Amino acid sequence: MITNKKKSKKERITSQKKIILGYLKSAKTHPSAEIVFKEVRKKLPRISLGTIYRILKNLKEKGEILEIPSDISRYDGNISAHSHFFCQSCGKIFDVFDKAPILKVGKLKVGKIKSYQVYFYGKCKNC
Amino acid sequence: MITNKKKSKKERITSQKKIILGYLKSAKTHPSAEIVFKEVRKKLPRISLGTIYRILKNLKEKGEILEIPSDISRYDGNISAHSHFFCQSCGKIFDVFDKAPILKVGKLKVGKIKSYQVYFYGKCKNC
DNA sequence: GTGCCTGCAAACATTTTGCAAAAAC
DNA sequence: GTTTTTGCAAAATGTTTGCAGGCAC
Repeated sequence: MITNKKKSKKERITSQKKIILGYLKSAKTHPSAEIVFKEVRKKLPRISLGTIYRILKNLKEKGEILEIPSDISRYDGNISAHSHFFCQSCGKIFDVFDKAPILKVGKLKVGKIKSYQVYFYGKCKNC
Repeated sequence: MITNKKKSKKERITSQKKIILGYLKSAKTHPSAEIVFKEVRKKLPRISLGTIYRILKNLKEKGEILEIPSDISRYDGNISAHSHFFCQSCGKIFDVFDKAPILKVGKLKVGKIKSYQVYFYGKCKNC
């Protein structure tokens, strides 16, 4: 007899997770994994880049942070409704709260929408 | 005296460029560089992956194709106004012509918008 | 013929993974 | 004590690049 005993593995709260999430929530920039590594290492000097990647992936899957895909992924601890502006001159990413289209999240012909993202591209004020 | 003699290098039309662009214009999927390589190699057996990447970058910069960033970049030969739906179950990308928000492209507080993209995430009809 | 473009292979950057030791519970 | 997580290093992946020969013009 095969019992479908699901070994529900319990997730643990570690200082690494707390500090990475805390850093992302406070960061106003949209740091890459490498930047998160450099910053978090100030508090946890022995942390490794592999751990950074593992925790970022974990937080993303739980929906606590956002991944902004690009040639180098960047991360956003602000999960409230807003969009992003990429400056094509300096490469910086800015938050956009105005003009963020609030779309009715629902059904499309192709499937059911769970979330969406809007990205703007252009030239920022400083460039 | 420094003369700003700009050596305007003239771009050449090669069979590689024509065939890659032709393939992307006809493709209904959103192929990765690897897929483009496999498909284009049917017509040009000696083409290399490096050339694929170089030409994709070139076409993107000229605005003839679109790059859809992700862990693996994918390319779209259709540059008319539409958005994309990512199925989080099967990984497929679908074109979305309905519900694509037509935003007034103009100025934001942070800078001037040149273009924008909308990405939907969810579960497709088949999954 | 000149100069841009390609094929090839090596280099590069980012991200993932296997494993033993450490930490959380 | 058990099980998850970490640090470390090595591997895997996707993409870029240098160079000599080839091709477009």
